[in-house]
Amino acid sequence: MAGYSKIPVAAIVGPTAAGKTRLGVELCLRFGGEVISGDSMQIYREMDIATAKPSPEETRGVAHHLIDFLDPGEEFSVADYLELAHKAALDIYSRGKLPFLVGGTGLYVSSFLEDLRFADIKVNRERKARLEEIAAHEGSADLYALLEKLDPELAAGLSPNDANRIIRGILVFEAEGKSLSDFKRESRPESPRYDSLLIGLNFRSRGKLYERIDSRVDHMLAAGLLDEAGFFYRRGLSRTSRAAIGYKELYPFIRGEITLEEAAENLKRETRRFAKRQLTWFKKTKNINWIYIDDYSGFDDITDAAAELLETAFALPRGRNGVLA
RNA sequence: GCCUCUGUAGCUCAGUCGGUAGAGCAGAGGACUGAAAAUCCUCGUGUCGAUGGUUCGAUUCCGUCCGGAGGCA
Repeated sequence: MAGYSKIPVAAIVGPTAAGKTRLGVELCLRFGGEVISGDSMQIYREMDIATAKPSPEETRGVAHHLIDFLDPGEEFSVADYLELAHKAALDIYSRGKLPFLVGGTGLYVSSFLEDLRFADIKVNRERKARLEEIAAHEGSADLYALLEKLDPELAAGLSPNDANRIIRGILVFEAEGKSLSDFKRESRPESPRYDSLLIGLNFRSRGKLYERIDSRVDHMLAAGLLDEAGFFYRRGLSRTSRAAIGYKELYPFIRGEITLEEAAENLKRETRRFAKRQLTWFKKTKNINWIYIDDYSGFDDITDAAAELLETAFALPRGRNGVLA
């Protein structure tokens, strides 16, 4: 562990279906690493097919943290994530292994690597429900006007229609007497505790990515996604888990409102749009070393390219496992 | 074979009483600090099927041809 003033972290990011999981496992095997998932949905138990949660065959014995541990009835947040993820990183590093942050939830990954410090803010739940009700029935214009008074800086950057963020801004101010804008400023540490190398997986051809997404959805369907959706349709999900792509798109079919073909097409479309949003996030993320999949002839070449980046970044000796030990 | 309808943006269609056109969806770009696989913002030029004709000017009117749909036989 000597030689590192900060904790080294290798991160693999990119849109859904780009192959992050597989690359992460391969690199962990090569360098003696363990995976910390940076995914807001794979945290949930039983939500296996829809989230493309890695199976035991796929993890190949590589330890995966922050996967498959929360009941789908529970809510979760970035703050929760950071607490657990930092703990996992420390644990992995203390055992002489390299933490690999692998995932497509931009907010989670970036917040982790930038080591954002989230203050302990407890908003009023009833007030929150009340504001949501107002937004749902009367729109968010009045709430926006209120936010302009409480936190003009935040309001200036928001659309009057962005009810979620408007409400959050109001609640934070009302709970703490301090604006969310101030909290945001203070959340940035002088010196993040990680020394990270970011690898971004993407396709040069958007069409290729979309083809991959489409066929992945077909595979999910073949693997029993419909049963999984039916299970959660009956059982229900939490506010956060029900945001997952994969079930809600199939519900109209379960209700008999549309055909399976239509539902599958909607699911593909939503997944493609999601991938695009992920790309937007990661495009502005600094210091990503992009690996374009269609520039390489195969997975082995991609792995080699990624491995080379790691060796250089962390001065790792080649071809030895458990190098940090 | 005859009759009717139809051919406009990737798709579904609207429209121009003749002055080269616009919606929805798809798609593209962007934002993002406790819901983030969520939430929100912005973006519409295309041989108006082809070809002749009328006209100062045709995607719009007329003829012919080629697609498509329906009806009668």
